[in-house]
Amino acid sequence: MENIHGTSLSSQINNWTGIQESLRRRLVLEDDFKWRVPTHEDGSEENSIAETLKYVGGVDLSFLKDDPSIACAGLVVVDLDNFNVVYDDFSVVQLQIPYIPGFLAFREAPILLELLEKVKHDAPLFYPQLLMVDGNGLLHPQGKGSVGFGLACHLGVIANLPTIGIGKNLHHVDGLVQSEVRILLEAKENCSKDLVTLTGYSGSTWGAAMRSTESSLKPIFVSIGHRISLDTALKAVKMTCKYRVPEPIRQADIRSRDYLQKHPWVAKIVQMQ
DNA sequence: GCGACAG
DNA sequence: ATCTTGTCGC
Repeated sequence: MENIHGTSLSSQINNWTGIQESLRRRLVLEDDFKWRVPTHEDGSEENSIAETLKYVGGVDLSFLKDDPSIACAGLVVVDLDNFNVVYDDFSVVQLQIPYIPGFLAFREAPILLELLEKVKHDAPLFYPQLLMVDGNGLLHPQGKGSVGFGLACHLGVIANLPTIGIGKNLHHVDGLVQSEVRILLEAKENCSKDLVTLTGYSGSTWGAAMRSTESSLKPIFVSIGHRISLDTALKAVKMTCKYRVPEPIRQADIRSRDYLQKHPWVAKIVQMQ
């Protein structure tokens, strides 16, 4: 089966795999930023000269129920001091590439990068210090016995921004199975634990399953995107979880869905072109 | 061959 | 991703 460019899907996937491998060489798996994660004692005494993490971004896409190729991409920036959304922006587009497990980035990263470039230009003071992405980072299939390179890694590298991947479901990789992970988290001997490190059959660490609030039984799946360590990523995620899903991503989800509902004509126009 | 497969 | 109502509880 050939598409309009005369390219078969399988050769397209070959190209994408090559791009993932080449972008992967630029991936940084350690903390690489000048800010630090605030601690609980910070409120009273803020003597430190060091910059602290304040603006955390979140991105998500919502889709039109009638036409799943039409999407609203949303970017929000949350101020950690008060959890207020200090910036949001949306873009309605027709996606040209289908969802193929393992290649989500080629579908969603371009429009998310546009939103990041726009805030950098229009409101640089709100450009996020850290970005949370709905979708995985290292927790992603990418052969050769190494960990993967999901949307959060992809976007982090092309935007040169620290990113964390947040999955609401486990992408089964390296022998990791969602049902077994949940059993570990729910086991009596682990009832006090809210974290399970996702170490696969190969011995690689892909990320962590986290019960992000007291009341949420179902975990979220956290993995490194770019320029951050797993330890730091887990602290940042925990800190932003008022509900199960970290607030920046939750707000991007709610507001992008809301935008589509309140501006149906925008979707119509995009659909016509 | 069969099932699984982020969003 | 999306289709979908109410319901039980803090």
